[in-house]
Amino acid sequence: MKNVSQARDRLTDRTPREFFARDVLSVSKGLLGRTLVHELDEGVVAGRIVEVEAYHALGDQASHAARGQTARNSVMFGPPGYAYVYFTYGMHHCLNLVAEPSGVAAAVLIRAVEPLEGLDLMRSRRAGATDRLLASGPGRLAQAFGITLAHNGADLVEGRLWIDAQRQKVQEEISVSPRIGISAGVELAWRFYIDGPWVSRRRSG
DNA sequence: AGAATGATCCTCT
DNA sequence: GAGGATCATTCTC
Repeated sequence: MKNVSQARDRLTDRTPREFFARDVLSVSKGLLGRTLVHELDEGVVAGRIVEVEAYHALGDQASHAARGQTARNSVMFGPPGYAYVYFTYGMHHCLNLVAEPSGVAAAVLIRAVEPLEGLDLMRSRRAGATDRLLASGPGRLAQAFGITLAHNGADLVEGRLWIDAQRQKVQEEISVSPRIGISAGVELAWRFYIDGPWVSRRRSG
């Protein structure tokens, strides 16, 4: 498959761990425009990150880590550059990338990507969805990319799931808003996105 | 364009 | 037991 091998060649430049070791807001904004890549047995899926949210244990009541370490959120307390995946509402998985140094619990929720590679694979995993809704929303994205609890704690620097280091030029301005689906912590404008057809929610108006 | 609702099960109190 | 960093569908303007 020529396209797949070309995709591999082009997407093997991994974002290093130092990128994730910075403050979670910088990591969040720095992820916009980069490509999320997952090597599945069936092929490669990849997409340009267009929507993220930051979560931090300190001063952020919306974070899973706000009330201390538990079995579920323990990956958030570990070193940066690992995947924190949780299962919610009885059917959805959500992918986060751990940020900040070890001991500081913080992560970036990947909420939406623009599909770039492996479109047919995503379509088969998201039967019935239009292309615009393939990976627009954290649950949809996880389904399209085949992310499950088995990926909790996965190393983004070594494994089959990573962020390509190449950053597509972010021509659009980065939009900022409160985070979605939370009750506490609404005062923090920690959702960052490149407005367009691929985000989970367009700007109201 | 919003609001409401059911699905469905892991995690924490 | 209760609730949840959601989604798809069905309502009510």
